[in-house]
Amino acid sequence: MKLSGTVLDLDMADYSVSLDPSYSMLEFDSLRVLSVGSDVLMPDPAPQAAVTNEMGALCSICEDRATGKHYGAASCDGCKGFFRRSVRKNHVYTCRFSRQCVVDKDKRNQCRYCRLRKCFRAGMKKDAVQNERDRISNRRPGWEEAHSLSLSILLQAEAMAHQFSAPLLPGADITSKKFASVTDVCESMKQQLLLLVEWAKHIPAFCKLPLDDRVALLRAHAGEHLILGVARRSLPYDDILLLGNDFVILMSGPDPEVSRVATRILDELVRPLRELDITDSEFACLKTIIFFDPDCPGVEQCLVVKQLRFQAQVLLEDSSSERRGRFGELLLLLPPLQSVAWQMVEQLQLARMVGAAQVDSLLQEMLLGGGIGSRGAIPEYSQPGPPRPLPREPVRANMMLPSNLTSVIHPVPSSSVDRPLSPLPTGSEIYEQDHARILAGSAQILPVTLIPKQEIL
Amino acid sequence: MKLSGTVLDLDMADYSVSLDPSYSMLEFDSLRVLSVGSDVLMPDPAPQAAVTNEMGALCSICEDRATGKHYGAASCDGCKGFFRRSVRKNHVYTCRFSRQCVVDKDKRNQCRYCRLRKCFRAGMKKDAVQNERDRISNRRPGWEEAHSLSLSILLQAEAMAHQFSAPLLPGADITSKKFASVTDVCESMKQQLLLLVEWAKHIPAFCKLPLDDRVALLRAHAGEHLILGVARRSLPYDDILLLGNDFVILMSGPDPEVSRVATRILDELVRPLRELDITDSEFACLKTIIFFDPDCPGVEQCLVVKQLRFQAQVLLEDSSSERRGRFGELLLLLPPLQSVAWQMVEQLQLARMVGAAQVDSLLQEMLLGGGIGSRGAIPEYSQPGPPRPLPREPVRANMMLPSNLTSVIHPVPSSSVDRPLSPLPTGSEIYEQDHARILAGSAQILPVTLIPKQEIL
DNA sequence: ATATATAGGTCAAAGGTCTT
DNA sequence: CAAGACCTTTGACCTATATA
Repeated sequence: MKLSGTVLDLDMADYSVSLDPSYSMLEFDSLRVLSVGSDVLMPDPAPQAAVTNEMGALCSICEDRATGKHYGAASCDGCKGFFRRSVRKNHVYTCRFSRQCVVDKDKRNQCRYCRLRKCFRAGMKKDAVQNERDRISNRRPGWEEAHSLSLSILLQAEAMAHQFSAPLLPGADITSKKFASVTDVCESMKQQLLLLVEWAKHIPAFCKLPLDDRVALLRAHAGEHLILGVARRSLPYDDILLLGNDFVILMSGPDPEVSRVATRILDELVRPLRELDITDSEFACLKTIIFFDPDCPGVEQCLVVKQLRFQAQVLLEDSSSERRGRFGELLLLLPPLQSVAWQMVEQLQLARMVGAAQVDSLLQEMLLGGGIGSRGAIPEYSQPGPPRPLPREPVRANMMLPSNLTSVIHPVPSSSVDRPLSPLPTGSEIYEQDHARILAGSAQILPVTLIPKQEIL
Repeated sequence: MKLSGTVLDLDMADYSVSLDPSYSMLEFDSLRVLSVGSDVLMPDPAPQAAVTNEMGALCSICEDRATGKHYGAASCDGCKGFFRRSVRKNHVYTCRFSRQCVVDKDKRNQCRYCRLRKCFRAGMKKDAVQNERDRISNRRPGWEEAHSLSLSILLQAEAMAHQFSAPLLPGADITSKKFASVTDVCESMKQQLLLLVEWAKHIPAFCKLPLDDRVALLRAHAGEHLILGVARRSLPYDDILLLGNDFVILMSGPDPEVSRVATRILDELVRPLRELDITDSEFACLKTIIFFDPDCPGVEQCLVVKQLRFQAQVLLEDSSSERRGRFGELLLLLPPLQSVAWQMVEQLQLARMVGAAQVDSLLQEMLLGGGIGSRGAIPEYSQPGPPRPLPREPVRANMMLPSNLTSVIHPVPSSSVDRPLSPLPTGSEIYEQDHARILAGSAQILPVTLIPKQEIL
C-alpha cells in the first residue's frame, strides 16, 4: 500500500493533536463479542456502494480497486484479508474517536473498529469466513423498488407541511399570542391532522399502499404526530407550547389536566429535543419512523411498511451519526412520545364526554379511533382499552365510508411530487385536486362528506 | 496496491545527493528530484556495500545487522525506526559540524542530520512511510467511577437472573407443560418481579441511587420487563408463551383477552426478536435502557438516570453495530413493548376488579401503581389514567411504608458482585441477607411485611 | 473440461510496543 | 522525548475448489 507523502504531513498534524492515550469511560468494547448474532432475515441493508459502483469494481469499504466479491461485498484484497483475520481471531477493536472515522484507501488502517464496521455494513458476512464453502449467493439483487424513501423526499414532504404552518421564528412577540381555549386546541389539532395527511401524500411509497393501509397508518399514530409537531414548534420558547394556529398553551393554564400534559411535553420532549438541537433531517426521519409502524393494526402490507420504517431508521442513523449516542437518544424519545400522546388522547376523550370539547369528526376518527359517536370514550371491556386507543381489529375501509379521512387521503398527482422546487399547492388547490379526482372517478371509494375548503388548510 | 519500488533502490544510489544550506527534510527530496547537486561532500563510503554484503545482512546506513529492507534500503531496526519517526514528525535536524559525520553502528546517534541524509542516500523513500495506524494493543483504560455501566456488569446481573429461572432450552417437551391459569400467571409475574429487583440490586450504579429513586425505577417499567422476559423466554417456541414457572400460555387459550395480549407479544416482540436473533449482550442493554428511564415520575436523580441510560444505549450501539440498522431495530421494539405492557396491566386491573385474579400486594404495588386497594382499577379523573398506569406525582417513600417492595430493594453486598463466578445466592440466602440487613438497622425504612421465603425466588 | 468466482494461505515489509 | 529490540498487521500474490 502506497501512501502519498504530501497527505501525510497534514494528517500527522491532526493526529498528533487528537491522539489521547486515555480512553473514554464509555468505551467498553473489550467485551464486545463478534461471534454472536450474525445472520438476520431482515430487508437487505441496502448494499449501496457495491451495487451502485459503475462496475468499476471498487471496494465498497475503502474504494480501492476491488478484486472481486469477498464474504458478501465487493472489496479489495486488503479489506478481504482484514475481515478474515478479524473474524477468525475474533478481534475486538476500539475506536479511539467517535466511530465516524473515514474509511478510504488512504485511511483504512487508521481505525480498525470503523473499518470492520464498514465491512459489516457493506454486507460482509462473518459466516462466510472459515465455514465450509458456501454456495455463491444466488440471490438476485434486482429487487430494486419504488418502495423506497430518501432524505430528499422526506425533507420535501416536510417543507410542504411547513409551507402551511406559521413560520417557526417569526420574531413576533410570543407573549402577544392568545391563550388557546379548548376549541382552539381542537381546531389546531384538526389543521395539523390535515397537514399530516398532506404530508403523507407527498411520500410516494405511502401512496403506493392500499387504501386501507393508508387509512390505518394515518390513524395509528396521529396523536404522536400532533405532540411531536407541537414540541418542535415550541422549541424556541420557554414553558410555552405554540399551536399551529398561533395560539399558545401556558404551564400555568386554568386546566390542571391540560397543564399536566403540557408539562410532560415540555419536560420529556421539548427539552431533550432542544438539548439535542434536532435538525430538519432528523426530525423528518423520526416522523417517518413513527408513521410507518409495521405493528399498526389493520395494515395488510406490513412487510412493506416494515421495510419503509427500516429505511427511515437507517436514514436517521446516517443523519445523526455526527455525535456518538445521538441516534439512540432520538429513538428513545419515542416511548415518552407515545405515552404523552395517549395521555392527551384520553383527556380529549374525557373532555368530549363531559361536553367540554366539540370533537370534530376528523378528530374523532383519527385520534379517538372510531366513527362519529360510535365508540365510548371510556374504555369498555369489548375494546382493548386506552393503552391501545385504536382497535386492534383490522379496519375495513368499507366500515369507514362515512368518513372524512378517506376523502383526503388520495395521493397527490405525481407531477406535484416531481417538481420539488415549484410552489406547493395551497389548501384550496389540494381540495380542488382531490375533488376533481374524486369526481373523475379515480377514487375507488366515494367520499360521503367532503371537508369544506376552509378547513383543509 | 502493489509496490514495485524495490527495483528503484539502486537507482536512488546513483543520485548524487547534495545538501542545501537549509536543513529541512524537504531539501533531501527536492534535491534528489532536481539532481543539481553542486557540492558533493564525500564519496559514499560504500555505495554498493548494501548490495554486495554477504547475505545482504548489513544495514546500508550504519552497517549494523539488517533486519530486511525498509523503505527501500536494507537496514537495521534502528535506522528503520529513526527514518520513520523523522518522516512522520517531519523533523528538521542540524549538523553541528561539517555534515561529514561518520554514521556507523557506534556513532549513528551522534548526528541525526547526517544519519538521515545517509538514509536517503541509501535509497530510503519518504513515500514508503505510511500514515499512523490504529493501535494494536487494547490496554485497559482506567476503570473509572462506579456510576457507570459496563457490559460485564449487565451480563453478570443477567446471568444471576437466569440462574433462578428455568433453563431456556431444556430439551423437555414443550407440549408437556401445563397451561397457565390466572393464578399461575400472577404467580409467575410475582416471581419475575422479585427477580427484577434482584437483577437491579446487582447493578452498582442502581444501588447508589436514593431509595425513593430505586423504588420509582423498579415500579415504572415493571410491566415492560415482564413482557420482555416472557418474550425472550419464548423465543425458541412457536405460538407459545413460556412463563417463568414453566407454565405456558397458548394462542388458543380460553380467555380471548389473554390471547389478544399473547398474540401481540408474539407478533410484535417474539417474532422480531427471533428474526434479529438477539444476543445476550443486546438483551441486557435493552433491559437496562428500559429500566433507567429519566422521565420516570418521582425520580430525583434524573440526570444520573439519564446518564446511565445513555451509557446503556451506547453499549447497545456497540453490541449491535455489526449490522446496519440493527441498533435502530432493537430500540424500535420499545414502543410496542410499552404498548403491550400497558394493555396487560389494564387486563390485570380488570381481572382483579371482577375477582378473577388474586392480586398479590407486590403485583399491586409494582404493576398497578398503588398501595393495596388504595386505587381504583378504572381510571378516574383524579388520576392520569391508564395511558400512564403510574401516578405522575412524586412517589414518596413514606407513602409506601406498608409495602413489600422496600423490603427487597436493598443492595446486594458488594462481595456478591465482586465474585462473578461464584455460585449465586439462592432465594433463601437472599432472604436471609435482606433480613439480616434489615434487622441490623442498615435499612432506613422498616419493612412492615416481609415476603415469605418461598416466594422470594 | 475449462473458465470464473471466491474461498484460503503466505510472508516481505509495513505497522506498533515498550523498556532503556 | 528518542532509540531500537521485538512483536503484530497488512496486503499483493498465490493456490484450491465449487459452480456454470
